[in-house]
Amino acid sequence: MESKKDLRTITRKDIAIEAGVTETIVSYVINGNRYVKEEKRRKVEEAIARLNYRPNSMARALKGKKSNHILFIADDIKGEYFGKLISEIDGLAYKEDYFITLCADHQDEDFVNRIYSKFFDGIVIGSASFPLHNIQRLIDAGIPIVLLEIRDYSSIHGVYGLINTGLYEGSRRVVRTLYERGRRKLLFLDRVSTSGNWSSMDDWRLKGFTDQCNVYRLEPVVVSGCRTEDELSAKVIDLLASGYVPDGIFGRNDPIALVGMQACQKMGFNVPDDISVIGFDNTRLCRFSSPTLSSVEIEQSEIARWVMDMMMSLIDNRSSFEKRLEVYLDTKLVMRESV
Amino acid sequence: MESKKDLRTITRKDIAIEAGVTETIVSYVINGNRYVKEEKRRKVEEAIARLNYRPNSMARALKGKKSNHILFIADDIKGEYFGKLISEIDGLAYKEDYFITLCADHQDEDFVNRIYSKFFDGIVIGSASFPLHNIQRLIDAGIPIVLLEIRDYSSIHGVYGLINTGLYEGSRRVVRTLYERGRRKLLFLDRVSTSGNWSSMDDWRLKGFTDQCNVYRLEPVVVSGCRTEDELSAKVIDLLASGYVPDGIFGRNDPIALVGMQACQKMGFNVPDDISVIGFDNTRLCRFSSPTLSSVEIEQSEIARWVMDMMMSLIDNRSSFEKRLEVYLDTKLVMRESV
DNA sequence: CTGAAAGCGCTTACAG
DNA sequence: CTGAAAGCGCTTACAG
Repeated sequence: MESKKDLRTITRKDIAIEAGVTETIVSYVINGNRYVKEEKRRKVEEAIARLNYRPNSMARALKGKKSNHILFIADDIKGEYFGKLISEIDGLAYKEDYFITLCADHQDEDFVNRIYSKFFDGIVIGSASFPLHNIQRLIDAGIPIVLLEIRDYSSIHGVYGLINTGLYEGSRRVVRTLYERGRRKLLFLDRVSTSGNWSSMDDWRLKGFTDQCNVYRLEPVVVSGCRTEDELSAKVIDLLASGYVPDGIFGRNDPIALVGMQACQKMGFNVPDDISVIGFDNTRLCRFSSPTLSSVEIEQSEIARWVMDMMMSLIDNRSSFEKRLEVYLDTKLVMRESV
Repeated sequence: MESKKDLRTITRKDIAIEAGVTETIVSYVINGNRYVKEEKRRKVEEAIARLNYRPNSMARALKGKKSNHILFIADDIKGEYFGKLISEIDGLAYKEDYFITLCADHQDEDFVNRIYSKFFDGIVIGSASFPLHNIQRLIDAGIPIVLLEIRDYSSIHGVYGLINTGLYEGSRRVVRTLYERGRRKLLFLDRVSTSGNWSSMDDWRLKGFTDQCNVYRLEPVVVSGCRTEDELSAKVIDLLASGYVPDGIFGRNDPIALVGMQACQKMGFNVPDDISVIGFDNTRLCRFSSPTLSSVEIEQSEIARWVMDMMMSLIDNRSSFEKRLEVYLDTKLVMRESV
């Protein structure tokens, strides 16, 4: 229990003294990049264990080593979707000795500058609203970047990781499914946002929906631009009252879909008899609503695995890659009572 | 656009050259801790703006300055509750130029060692399962710590921040409310956990529930030890089938409460006529279930505000405090159809 | 008012 | 096989 003294102050020198060797030796033992006589190595390892020593990661990073920190930029930390994903990534990162720093997608220009402080070995961007030119800037600066393809990133060039989470195909499948059930008047409910951050056509969900509707020559309606769920609900009710009654609703995420569903129910329509409803993300909400909600499920743990996989590759061998790394993942449509 | 070159390589020296002054001057301008002649100061500031310079935070931290990183340890990153909280904290932290690193509560002893690497200016512990002796170790090591009082921390001594989130009082109020509605046979549903991480009596929700039941001389039942929601559901159904029918159910969190509610409904009981159900956290689930779920709401943004408040105080003036900082927050019982 | 210099805790090229 | 020394990008006590 002599480790009772401030552990933060134990340094290379302490270990060197404790083990009776040079600091150099300690370094090489820790980094394992030079042969060290067996006995010395043992002494050093014992000293490290005895003093509970951990190298100061800031100092290591200063010397060009990794900081072992990865930044994850999200635009909706609150959502259950990101919670799960972060949780999975955290688990994998921990095994690789990495920490995940989480950050909302702040819109001011200074944000990118702050990221440059050499603190992060890599950055995962899981935000639909992070400006493209800033992403390009980070990539050009040589920082390992992994993008979750929430929107169209085809204009980004250079070496980076791209994870296509299947949003586009998943959204098309929703339309196909509704169509096969005889649904022809489809309604898309966009997310609500107090900061005016609504979907445009480079959003994969909206694009997938629209494209597949076009294939069937349907004329879908899109409700967007709402700031709150209450506003969205009111808009849907207005729509129904005005005589436009969809027979299929696709919500950009589960809560949105449920807001739509409840609005329909309030207006006296039956789900699914009159109107089918499908959500996105397959959160726990789906199990507890009535009727239970069908929803598109994204493979969280697959995504997490690929995020760390690509990130590690990029951090370790970025220069050896000539173009971006890509992976295409699948989604699954989980059917419940609402269709 | 000369900033097109790798921004990460711009350093004090570059600024000094660009501005035609010494590195020392640059440093003092940046830190604002020495008078610098107006003209030089201006030149330095211009150079910084022109080159888009950001001090290397690792180097600063090495010299004893802050790292501007705070670690948040949570035991349930997935939950909507933490998502909201983290999101609020992130917003406040960003304004103070801080990053929040998020980490699950890993149980191995090495975890604490990793935290020691001098990387974090402070640590927020929002986990019910982080070992007490490790918390004490971190506090003794002089690291600013803020605890979210999810369980009893009265044995922890030294200087730290303690945020009582009102779980205990909130849980008692649930019991009072149920009692006032004539409910006498109360059932507490504990969280599910695959890692055997169930509540004991130092968990404030369970303790609040139990204590208040004792006040009324009720004999409550507690269902705990389930690994999955399905297992919990089965257990409740067994209980009902065996003849024990509660008239009030308190779920440790909303999904748990809903699992209980659905089990009751499946067995033919009416909520709220036969059985009242109350959850905890007031997540979105409450609005979408039927009947809608009453739930205890914790003041997320108040907590976030206090977390950052205390953390900043501790980081800046830890030594000036003689004992722990404390704050008691209130909860609110949001009544809906389920009671 | 200001600069040269030491040093934070590391890593590793260089010279034995 | 191993050590002394330079240097990563900073900060600030010290000496003008």
